Amino acid sequence: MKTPKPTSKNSIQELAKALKLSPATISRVLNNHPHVHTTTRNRVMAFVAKTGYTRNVMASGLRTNRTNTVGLIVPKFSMFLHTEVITTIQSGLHAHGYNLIICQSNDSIEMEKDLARTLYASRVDAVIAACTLFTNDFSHFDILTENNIPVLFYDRVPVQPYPACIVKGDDFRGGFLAASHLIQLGCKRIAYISGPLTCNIYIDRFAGFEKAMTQHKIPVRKDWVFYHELTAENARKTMYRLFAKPPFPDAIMAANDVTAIAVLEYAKEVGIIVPEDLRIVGYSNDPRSAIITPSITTIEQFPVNIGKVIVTEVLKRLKNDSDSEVLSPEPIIVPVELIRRMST
Amino acid sequence: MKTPKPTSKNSIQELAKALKLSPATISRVLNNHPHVHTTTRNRVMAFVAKTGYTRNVMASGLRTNRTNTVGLIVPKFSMFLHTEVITTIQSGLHAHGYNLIICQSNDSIEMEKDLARTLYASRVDAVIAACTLFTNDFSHFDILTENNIPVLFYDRVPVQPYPACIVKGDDFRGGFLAASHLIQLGCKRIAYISGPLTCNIYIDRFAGFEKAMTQHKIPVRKDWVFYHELTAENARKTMYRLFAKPPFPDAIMAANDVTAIAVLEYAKEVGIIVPEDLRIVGYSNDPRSAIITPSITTIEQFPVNIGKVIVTEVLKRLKNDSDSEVLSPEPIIVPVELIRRMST
DNA sequence: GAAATTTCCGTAAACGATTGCAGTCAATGA
DNA sequence: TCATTGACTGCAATCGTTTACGGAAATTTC
Repeated sequence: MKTPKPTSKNSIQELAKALKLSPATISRVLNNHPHVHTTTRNRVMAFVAKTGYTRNVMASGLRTNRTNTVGLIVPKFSMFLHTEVITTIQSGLHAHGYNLIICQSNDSIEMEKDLARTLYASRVDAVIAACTLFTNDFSHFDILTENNIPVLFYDRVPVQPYPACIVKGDDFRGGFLAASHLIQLGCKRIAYISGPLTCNIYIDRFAGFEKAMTQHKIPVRKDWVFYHELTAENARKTMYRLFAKPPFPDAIMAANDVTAIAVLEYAKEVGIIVPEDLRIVGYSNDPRSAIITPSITTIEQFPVNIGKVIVTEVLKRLKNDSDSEVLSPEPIIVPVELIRRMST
Repeated sequence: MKTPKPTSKNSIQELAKALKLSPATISRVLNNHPHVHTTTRNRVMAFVAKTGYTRNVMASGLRTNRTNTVGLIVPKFSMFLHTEVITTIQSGLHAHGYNLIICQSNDSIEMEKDLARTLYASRVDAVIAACTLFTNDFSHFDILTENNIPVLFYDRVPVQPYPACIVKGDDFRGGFLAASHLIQLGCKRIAYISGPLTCNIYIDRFAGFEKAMTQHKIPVRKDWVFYHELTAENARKTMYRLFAKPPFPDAIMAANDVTAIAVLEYAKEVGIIVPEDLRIVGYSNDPRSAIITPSITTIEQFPVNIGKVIVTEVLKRLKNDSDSEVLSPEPIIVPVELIRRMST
């Protein structure tokens, strides 16, 4: 082990020595404190600009207990919703001087626990998280909330009450819109492919679907509802089972565009005509859903809006030290819209 | 301004007091130093596990001058290549105990400069960057290299020599493969849509294209080569000009799948049959290129491989304090492959 | 049995920025 | 002329962890 290198060439004390001032004054200039003479302020500013001095975030963070850094945990970057949300959050926070540490849990609970600890160790000022498909116990976030680090969940959020801000798309309405759309087109035999019901988004989307069905007095066939991870392979297996023997469904509603795309490709392969024989609705407005032929009707979640809401909420919580101010414990619901395309 | 809260409940001194030991001993246990009695070690470990103590990264970073954090700058998360590379890097580094701060420059040089400074302020242990389309001056990374923070570039990299590790796909070969493929199919009138030539990847891809053309003694028509940002709108404009009056090209090579997709959609709209009337080749193997009808022939860059190479290179540079070891200054080239699809 | 090791642990000084407190100096008022 | 005020600046402690150094105890060696 080596000793840390001698006083770095660009510390506040170096500047102080060169300018024949005390470190305290330099610090005050850097932090825009009042009661610094304009002359010295300018002198310092000029010198800082010349030497390219940059504040050591660790030292100041240690002292002030703030890092100007926000942690973000998502299941997978590559999911379209998240790439959009992340982009929005990152630029939004950057505009306010905050950095973003982005981590991916890869849908593993162990990894998610690990990341929560690591982010706490880094003493980030806040944490934003979209959870694993299977996270139903959220106690690994306790270490953050207990230490007054605000936590915000979005998309995949706790179902039970949890002391954190929650932002989500209107999944219930999304499910409802999609199902209503199919029903209005005359579909009577609608199959539903859902993700695992451990996850709030799939619960809500399915509930919306059911609502629309019962509203129109169409029974939901148990054997036409599937719950599994929404991968392309699983979707193909489901399609195989669905079309093994009649009666065949006249529409398929998928809780996910990846699934909807796989469904469509399977249909094209086996000669089922979309939308004449089978109508398909997806969820998320993945860019691929617009490009495939026929293009797929889907639910737009407006990830940019979700990101914006998160930014304003997280900034609120970062600004006020006084936790006195009332921060709505109610989930914030971001509206969704149906985008009609050729698959219906 | 408030004073920082009194000694945090979970500091090394708290543990020391509770266990009637000195902070030094606790620290030694935590860092696996030798010369700690097994009994005390176990006692400490047990207590740490029980209380859930987590090392304050800022304090230890301040002392040791290491943060176990790597910074990453990309132009846009949403670009397929980058989402894949980032994913690989993040999980690779996490396995070795490193965090990743991911930033996006949004193809703005100002933002990129800003980010380089911020990452230096955070005293990250290394920086990985894919530059802006327009970055040709790389001096804003000097603050990092001058302070012995290793810098690695990938994809969009400096053309001039720069004291940093460089990892890139084999763009020259990619361009060459794509062009050769078209030529072998009998195409004689090949148009080329390139990104701006400020960027190494477009220079190299075009050079590969030219090489193949001259090798087969096919002249490159100046008015059939276009340089502009590779957006869908620009591609449509170019297509409009290309097909305004004969002679028409019999193939289009796009330096980018976004462009290839836009080209294909335009062709479908105006009734040009692909591949009979016009063959199309793209670059990157964007997931959309496989899904569109007809699917588009493209160049696979193996982003996962690029990510893996970056991880091993960055780890090399993080491990050895002695900069004596020879680290190849030569760019590392990751092979590419042509994927043939229906558009040719 | 004394000396020389070795093993273990505590002391204290860093790392660099921040900030309450106190001191200096000039300007002002009585 | 002296006290008072206020603007400006410096002193020094602090944040939590690491680590060189030295001391004490236990062990080995001759």
